[in-house]
Amino acid sequence: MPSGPRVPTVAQAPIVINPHFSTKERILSAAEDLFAKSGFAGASLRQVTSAANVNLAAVNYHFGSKENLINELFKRRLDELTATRMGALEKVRASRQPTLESVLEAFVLPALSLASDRGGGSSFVRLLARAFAEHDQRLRRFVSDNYGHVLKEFAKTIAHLLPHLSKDALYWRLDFVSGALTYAMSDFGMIKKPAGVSDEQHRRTAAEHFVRFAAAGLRAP
Amino acid sequence: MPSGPRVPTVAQAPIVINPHFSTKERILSAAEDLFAKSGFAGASLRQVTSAANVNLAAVNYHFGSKENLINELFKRRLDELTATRMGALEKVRASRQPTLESVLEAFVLPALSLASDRGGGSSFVRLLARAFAEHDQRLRRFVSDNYGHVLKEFAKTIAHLLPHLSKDALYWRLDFVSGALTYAMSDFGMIKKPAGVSDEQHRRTAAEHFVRFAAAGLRAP
DNA sequence: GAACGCTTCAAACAGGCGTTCGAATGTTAG
DNA sequence: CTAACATTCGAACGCCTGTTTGAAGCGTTC
Repeated sequence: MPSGPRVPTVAQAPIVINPHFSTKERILSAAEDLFAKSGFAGASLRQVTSAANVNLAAVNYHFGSKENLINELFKRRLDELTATRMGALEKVRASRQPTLESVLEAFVLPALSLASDRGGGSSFVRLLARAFAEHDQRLRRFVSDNYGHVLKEFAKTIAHLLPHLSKDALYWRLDFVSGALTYAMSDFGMIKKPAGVSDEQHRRTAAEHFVRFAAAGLRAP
Repeated sequence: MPSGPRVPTVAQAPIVINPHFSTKERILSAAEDLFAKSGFAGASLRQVTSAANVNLAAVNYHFGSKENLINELFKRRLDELTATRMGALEKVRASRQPTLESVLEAFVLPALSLASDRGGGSSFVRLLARAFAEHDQRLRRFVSDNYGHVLKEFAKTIAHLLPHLSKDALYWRLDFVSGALTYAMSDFGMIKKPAGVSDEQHRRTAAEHFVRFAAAGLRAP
């Protein structure tokens, strides 16, 4: 047998990229999909450019390198996610009665709405899960350098709402919470949604379950 | 600049493989480490065999292919993990008063002891997190086909202990629990352990925090 | 219409990939 | 000692990788 692809993959539905978008956007969309499916090392620029209906050299022309393409890809989505989350957190903080539940909701709802977005956001959520699983230090650094402050703000707010919890315990539990969210979201929109349920409905259900679980876990005696 | 590696990596401490072990075992150990660090597509057989101090062709001689090497790698650890978990679960079931906490402990302690094992188990735990993040269907199928029954047994036991919880809610919450565990463990032993704390102590602390969090989350109103 | 900047394109580059092969070496059994 | 087998080894196979290059296409501005 001749040498196959680097890592075994199964046949997948072809990606359809809107031809009205610019070359840059088409590349970003196709890359998001393919990296989510096969990993950063597993998907090649030839696969990406072919799916985007774009010349191979366009990636290096518009993004400089594969690594930079990956960074831009994260930047595009995380900037939006961060803004939405911070806005929601500010709203909760300004309200008369901030509850643990409302803070958790401010954190999870923007992510879930991204996950059920048909514009490709669902791929990105899986990509995010992958980025956490990968211990690629460059990517982790990029994410924590540029978006770590969001997590810190949420942690601060939660710490105020749980004054009896030790710093140590809070640290552990927040880690569990992010793990639960990341993991659940990475499957979100793929297998979990029952037939006959709208995206909006499904998102609300998921958020409710998550907030309930996470709040109880954080409040554990 | 000449073409670099497929995906950017940073310099890592070289892997030391015990020369007294057999070729097969040296390959498995090196592969576990490298796949955990760089992913299945990101680490090449040349890197693996070089780290294992073994000829390149040895992989195909002993394992047939890269894909089969990956499977054997999972088999080696999961067989052990499954046996320990099932034994612990049986013990809990046979006890007079099975509690939610004791069931969770039976699930998490074997995994944590694997994670803090110096024999390479800590790499494997990260590998497991990666396997879940990757949506590589072949690997997922392999894992769920061969080890899905363990999760089912735990789920059944937990369901009995939470009779008032709806099937739906239980399903969601168990997903959150596995996510929390997977992601917490993938960092376990890497960054979390403070200086001057023994592995055994650290493992107990982690297990306590996790069981408390997960039990409260599962019991949420 | 010529000159300019931006984008696209086909082709090639050097190098890494998984896999295969035949010879060399070790190891065991008769 | 020798035959049979198991393992190791170096070298090569064809393929795929990220990146570069120089020419071609294009719309805008003088």
